[in-house]
Amino acid sequence: MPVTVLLVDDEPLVRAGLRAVLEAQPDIEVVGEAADGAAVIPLVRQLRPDVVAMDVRMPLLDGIEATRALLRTVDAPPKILVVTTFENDEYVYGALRAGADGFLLKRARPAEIVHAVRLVAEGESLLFPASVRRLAAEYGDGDGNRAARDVLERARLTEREGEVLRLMARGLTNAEIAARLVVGTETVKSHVSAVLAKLGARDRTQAVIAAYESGFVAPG
Amino acid sequence: MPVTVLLVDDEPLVRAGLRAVLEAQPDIEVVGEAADGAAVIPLVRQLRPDVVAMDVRMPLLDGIEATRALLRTVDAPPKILVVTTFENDEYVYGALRAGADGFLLKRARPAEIVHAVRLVAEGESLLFPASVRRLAAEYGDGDGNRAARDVLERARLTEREGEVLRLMARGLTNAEIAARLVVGTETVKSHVSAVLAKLGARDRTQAVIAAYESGFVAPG
DNA sequence: GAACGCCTCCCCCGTGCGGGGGAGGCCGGC
DNA sequence: GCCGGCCTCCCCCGCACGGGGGAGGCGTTC
Repeated sequence: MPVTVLLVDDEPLVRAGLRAVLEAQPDIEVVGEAADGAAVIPLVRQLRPDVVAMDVRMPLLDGIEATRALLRTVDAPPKILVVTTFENDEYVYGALRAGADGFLLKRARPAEIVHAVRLVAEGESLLFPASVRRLAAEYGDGDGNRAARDVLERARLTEREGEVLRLMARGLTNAEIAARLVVGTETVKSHVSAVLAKLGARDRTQAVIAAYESGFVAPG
Repeated sequence: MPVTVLLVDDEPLVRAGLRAVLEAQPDIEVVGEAADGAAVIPLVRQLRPDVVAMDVRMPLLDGIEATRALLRTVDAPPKILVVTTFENDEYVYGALRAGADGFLLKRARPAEIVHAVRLVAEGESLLFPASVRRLAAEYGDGDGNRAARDVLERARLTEREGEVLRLMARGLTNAEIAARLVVGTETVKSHVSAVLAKLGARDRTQAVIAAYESGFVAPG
């Protein structure tokens, strides 16, 4: 049985594009479309898609609210793949934290789009922007610091937040980080919360994973 | 001011070797020696070393108990560097969890020994065996699965524990791992605890770090 | 001067996490 | 047969963590 997908985007062109890309796959079926977040819940109840490809910025009800509403009101909710134009759209992080399962750039190549849909359908999650994830590869053998700095900038981490993330990625607790930076634990908590929000991470473990995956910290 | 070190090992030969290696450094000073764990606490009170290089297997009081006792009874305790002959000595994990700051193989090269002492003195921690950390590099471009399997074997992770660690390294919570593996959360907790113990990790974050550092999971 | 971003610290609160125990079922080896 | 390893599940418990707020100081920018 194919993976069923509901497309939610206010631009018909985008819906058509996604439909064309996804329908080209024998194992993926687009079962419906919606032009705004408000229409999503009844459609999901009716069509019971496996995956909802959801734009973030939409009239009436945006992708964040729609995601939250879906997860709150629907039994066995579909997987939610957040679609956006801009990497590091702050709204994306909001949606991920609202419970979305994955992240997809509109400019992604068709193969990536298909891959993303299959992944979230299987229950895997695309925790954070693929763009960030691949930054290390882009600068690959070049300047490592450049890559790290870039990840930091694109994620809009402040210098302090970057320090904190680095220490988190060394396995330190908030109290230990506080001692190391000679500040209060409440301060560290603030920074940690900011890091989690900006990386779309749910907890420090996911943040550390993001740090490794993005090349912000490197093994060895 | 130099880093001061207290050597604790029941074999005079090992103590002599460590002393020779460390004294060769201008910034490291060996301030004392002990032949068993029972002698450590009074010596530490008297000498107040920065670092205690502590054997694990010793008569009277082993390294684990000595570490525990030190941290419990001494104010501003020294950093503790656990020294052992065998990688994956179960005792080592016990010592690390008792609060030791680092891990050192007796067969390590002099430069590595010096490096380890300096690191723990600075407050950094060597979370898990360097041997494990470098396994990925050893098999580097070769068989990735081989490396992962090997890490798994050397850490003596069972198959199930390996599965759990992999899911931890994807950022899943215990409940999510339980759902994925179709078992109870209590079961997952058991596996997680086993993984933490075997990796010498304090929490899941450190375990995930270990997974990345060892090459058990790879970025990208 | 006002506005903004950043760093700092504070409160309350729920809960996921991890420690420390134990225990039963299953299977393979001795 | 018995034993040991592994997987499974259970209890209690304390605490670090993270969410949700707010707030003051400080430097830069406009």
